[in-house]
Amino acid sequence: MKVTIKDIAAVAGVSYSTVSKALNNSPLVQEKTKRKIIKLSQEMGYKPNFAARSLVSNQTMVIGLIWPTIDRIVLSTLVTKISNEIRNTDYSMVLSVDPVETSIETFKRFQVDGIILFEENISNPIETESLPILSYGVINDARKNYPTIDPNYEEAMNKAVKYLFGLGHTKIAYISNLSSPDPMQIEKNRSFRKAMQLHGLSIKDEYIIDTEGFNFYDGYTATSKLLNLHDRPTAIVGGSYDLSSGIIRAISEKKLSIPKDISVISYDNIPEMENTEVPLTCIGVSIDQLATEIVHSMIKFVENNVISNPKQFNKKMSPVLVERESCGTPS
Amino acid sequence: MKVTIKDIAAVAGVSYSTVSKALNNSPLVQEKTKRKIIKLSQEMGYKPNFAARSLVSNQTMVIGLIWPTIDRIVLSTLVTKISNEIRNTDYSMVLSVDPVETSIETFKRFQVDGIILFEENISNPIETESLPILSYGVINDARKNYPTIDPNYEEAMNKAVKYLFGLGHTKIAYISNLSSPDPMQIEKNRSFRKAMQLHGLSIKDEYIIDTEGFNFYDGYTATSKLLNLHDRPTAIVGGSYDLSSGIIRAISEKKLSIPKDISVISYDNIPEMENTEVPLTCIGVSIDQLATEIVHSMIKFVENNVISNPKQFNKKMSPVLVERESCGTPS
DNA sequence: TTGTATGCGTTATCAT
DNA sequence: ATGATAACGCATACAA
Repeated sequence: MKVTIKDIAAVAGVSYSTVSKALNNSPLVQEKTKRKIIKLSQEMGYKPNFAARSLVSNQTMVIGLIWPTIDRIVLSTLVTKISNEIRNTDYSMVLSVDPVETSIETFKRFQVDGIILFEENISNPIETESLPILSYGVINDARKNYPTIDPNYEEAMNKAVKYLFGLGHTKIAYISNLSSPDPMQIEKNRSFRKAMQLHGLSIKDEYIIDTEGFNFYDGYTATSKLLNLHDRPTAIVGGSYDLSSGIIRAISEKKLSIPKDISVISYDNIPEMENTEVPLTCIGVSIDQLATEIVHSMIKFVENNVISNPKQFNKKMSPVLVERESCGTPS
Repeated sequence: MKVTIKDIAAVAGVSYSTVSKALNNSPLVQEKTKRKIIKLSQEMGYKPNFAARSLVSNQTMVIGLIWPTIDRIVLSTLVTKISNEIRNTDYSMVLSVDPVETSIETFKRFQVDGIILFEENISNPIETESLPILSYGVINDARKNYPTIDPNYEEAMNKAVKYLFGLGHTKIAYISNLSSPDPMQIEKNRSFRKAMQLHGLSIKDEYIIDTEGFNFYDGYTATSKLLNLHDRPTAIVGGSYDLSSGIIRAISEKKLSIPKDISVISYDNIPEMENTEVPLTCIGVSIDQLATEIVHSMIKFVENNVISNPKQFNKKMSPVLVERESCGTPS
């Protein structure tokens, strides 16, 4: 049978309310008794009853993460980081891979204290109804009444183009998933064009390539197509880590060298960028920072139980450019 | 404020125990009152309190799935299927991407009713300690004291080789991740060799290629290497769906045709096999069946609350061969 | 068929 | 500093 605080109380010869206080490290109980009780509880293998605790405290100390599209590498990295980050707090994280609406239902039944939501693959804003929801996405939709953490694609693409331009590049190509209905992808693509304009650079249609997906091979095919052009670009901006190995592979198969013949910079700032065939210069909010911000904003939001004005938790992040070995001056 | 059964009782003019019974569809309450109460509860937006319910019933109706390596496509498909399957039951599923030990801790605190575990990437058997654990893996380790659902690699590989042999192939190659420490991969690879021996076929060392990973490109590289051989095989057995697009791609780049020049059969029986460049003949337990079996065994195990003799839930599945267009007689 | 009373394990509010 | 007790929301044995 499970051991409860009453069992401990019986053995310790105190009342169970004292045990409760001791276990919660209340100052209202003597150090001596406290230590005795704690020691006893360990010996007896006491595990607090989650249901009972949340019944009385009205919170579960669990935050739910909804992840309906478990296929992109970058996202799985983010999920892992978030999971680790939450493990460092008093909260636990739990994942649902069901569709957003279903997941929210489940999480409500579960009475999680808050929900983290990726805006990838979700087009309509969600109805929150009293449960703290925080999204990772783009701050733009006035209809949303929940806060969002925004990786700031505009600044990222701007920095990328500025960097390339500074090195002397003007013939800059962009390889990304342009056919995705995903609001985050759309914003990313839009931001590239805007950055080019800002630098007074013309955008050749043939330099904008749609990968139509996020697999290695999508990046490979797109890049091969690009390199078959008579007038090749001198630099490529890649839209995602998921595409980058394919991009690099296509270049090296054409016997071109990075960065001597062609420079490559990729969106997504994750450590794995170091480990591609050529260590990639990349741009984006560091994934660790992203994870940290997401979970701490979430927790602040949850604990600031006043749910009025959720937008105060909106946050635009600062992308950084990590220089490695894939960019140089055009030849 | 939240609405409870007491609120409903007050409005309905009955006692709250009647409401409880009605909501649980007890036969001890009149159809008429039942309907009235149910209708009322919907109108009032009643949501049962999960904590209270599980406090009294001693069960959460939640089963936890541990998935520490969120990167392989096939597995994400399986996870999704399992999630869907559980959605059809009274249970909910919740995922953890933490390391196995940590996940079990979390799930225990959570008091999930059962845990599903993938044996990918786990080498030592887990200590179960009173909580129903079901694994997806290989039935072989006597130290395990929890049941496992086994995809039966031996029969799968045997059927694959038999099929190819029946078509007239004798020069059969095998492309898979041979360097993985994963017990499931090891068993799969062992099974191929055994199947070859069983059919009296010799195994040329050059025909066994290690992909050293599960990415598209791993399959591509391995196959390219294979096709550079003077004495090419007439058939290839691929070890995983994750590898198969790479295999196909490498073949078509050599201007070889499937199945005219070379036959390909791949392990993993998922519908996506239909959608590769050449629809792939494949072998394996259908992923739907797998998911169904896993969740129903899990639930049976959970509800059969006697935890003695867990091995009774061990189950070896029956892999099937799905003929599509990638295999033919050797030219 | 319906209502009353009790208990699940915990925290929190009172007394002592 | 410690103990008694109510309360959380629900299910259920028992009483009516």
